[in-house]
Amino acid sequence: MSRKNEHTRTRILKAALALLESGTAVRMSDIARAAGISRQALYLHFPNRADLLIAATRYLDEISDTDTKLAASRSARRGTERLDAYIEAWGNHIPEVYGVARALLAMRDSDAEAATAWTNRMAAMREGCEAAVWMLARDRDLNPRYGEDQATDLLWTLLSVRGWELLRLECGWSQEAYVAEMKVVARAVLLPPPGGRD
Amino acid sequence: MSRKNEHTRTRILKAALALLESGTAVRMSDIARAAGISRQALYLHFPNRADLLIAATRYLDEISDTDTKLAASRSARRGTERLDAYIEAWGNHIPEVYGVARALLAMRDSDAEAATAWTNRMAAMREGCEAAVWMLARDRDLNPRYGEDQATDLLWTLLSVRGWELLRLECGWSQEAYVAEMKVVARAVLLPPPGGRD
DNA sequence: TGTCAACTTGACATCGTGTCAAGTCAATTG
DNA sequence: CAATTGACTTGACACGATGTCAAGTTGACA
Repeated sequence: MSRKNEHTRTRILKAALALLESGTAVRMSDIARAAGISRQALYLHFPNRADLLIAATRYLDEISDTDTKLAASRSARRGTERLDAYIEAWGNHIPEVYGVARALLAMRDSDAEAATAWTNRMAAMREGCEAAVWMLARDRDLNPRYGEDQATDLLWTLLSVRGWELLRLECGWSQEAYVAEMKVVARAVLLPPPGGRD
Repeated sequence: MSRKNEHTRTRILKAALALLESGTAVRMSDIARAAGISRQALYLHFPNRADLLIAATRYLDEISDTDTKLAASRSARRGTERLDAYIEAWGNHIPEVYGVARALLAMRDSDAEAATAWTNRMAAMREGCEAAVWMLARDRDLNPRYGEDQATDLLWTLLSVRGWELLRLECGWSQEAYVAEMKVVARAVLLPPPGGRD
C-alpha cells in the first residue's frame, strides 16, 4: 500500500540522515538495519545508493525549512544587509546538511549521478551569492576591482562546505565564530577598500 | 637486486603520478599496467595503495624541488612580502600536487593512513601560513581583529587545495588569476583595514 | 652449477553494491 | 470465502577493487 510504502520510505531517509550525522562511513546495510528492514528492501524504495542520498538531501530540505530560511535574506534592502543575511542563513544551514553533503561529495568521483546532484545544489547556492553581489553592485558597494562574476566566484568559494569543514572541524572554530568571521571576511573582500588604497 | 628494484620503484611512482594527473579514477591495476609490471608486483614494492600514494607524494616533492620553492619565501624581510611570496609559492605548488592530493583526499574516509598523511601535509603547509602571519604581526601589519592563531586559520583555509579546486576548476579561473587574487584577498583579510573602519 | 632476488601467472578471500528468485504475510477485492 | 496484490524477507549470486598466497620463470652473480 502506498501509505505504508511512504511510511517506510521516510523511515529509511530518517535513519540514513541520522547515521550520516555521525560522520562515520555509512553502508547500505547500516541504513537498512537502522530503518528496521532488510538490506534488499532498500532497493524496493531506491534504485541505488546515490538516489537514496539524493532523496535524503531533499527530505532534509523539506523538514528543515531551507527555502524559508534562505528566502529571508531576500527581504534585505541594501546589498550589505543581504550579504550578511545570506551568510547567516547559509552558514547556519551547512552544519545541518553536512552529513549528507559529505557522503555525496565522497561519491562524486565514482558516481555521475551524485556528482550532478552536488553540482546542482552548489549552483543553487551560487544563486544566493550572485544575488547578494548584484545588490552590492547596485548600491555601488562592490569592490571596483571585481566584476560581478568574479565577486560571485569568490563569495561562493569563501562559503563553501569545504571551507566550513576546515575552519569548524579542523581548526575547531565555533559555529558562531564561523558565521561572524565569514561576514567580516566577505565584507573585507567584496566591499570597496575604505581608504581607497589597493 | 637493489638497483633494479629502485628503478622499478620509481617507474611505478612516475606511472602513478602521470595517471593521477589525468583526474580520472586510478586503480592499482592501472598503475601496474602503466608501469609495465603485473598488478601483484606492485605489492612487492608497496604494502598497499595508501603507501603507494604517500610515496608518490614524497617522490613528487623530491623531483619538483618543493622545499626550495617554499623556502624562497623565507628570505622575505617584511611580513607583506613574505605573505605574497608564500602565496605565490604554495599557490603554484598546488596544481603540481593536485592529482595525488585528490587521490589521498578521496581515501581519507576509508583509510586511516591516508588521513594521517594528508593531515601531516596540511600541518606542514600551515607552518608556512603561521610564519607569514607571525611576520605580519611583528611588523604591526596584522589586522588587530585577529590573533595570530585565528589569522593563520583563515589564511590556511583561504589557501586550501579545495579552494583552489573551486576557483580554478569549477569557476574556470586561470592559474595566474588565482594566485593574483589570493594575494589581494589575503591582504584584504589579514592587513589592518586602511581607513581604520571595521 | 646453484642460489637468490625480482618478477610472473593464476587462484582466492574480503567487502560493498546491486540483482534475482522464491517465499511469507496481511490487507483488498471479486 | 478464495484469489490476488503489495510490501517485505531470506538466501544466493555477480561484479569490481583491494589485498594475499603459492608455484613458477628468468637473469645475474658467486
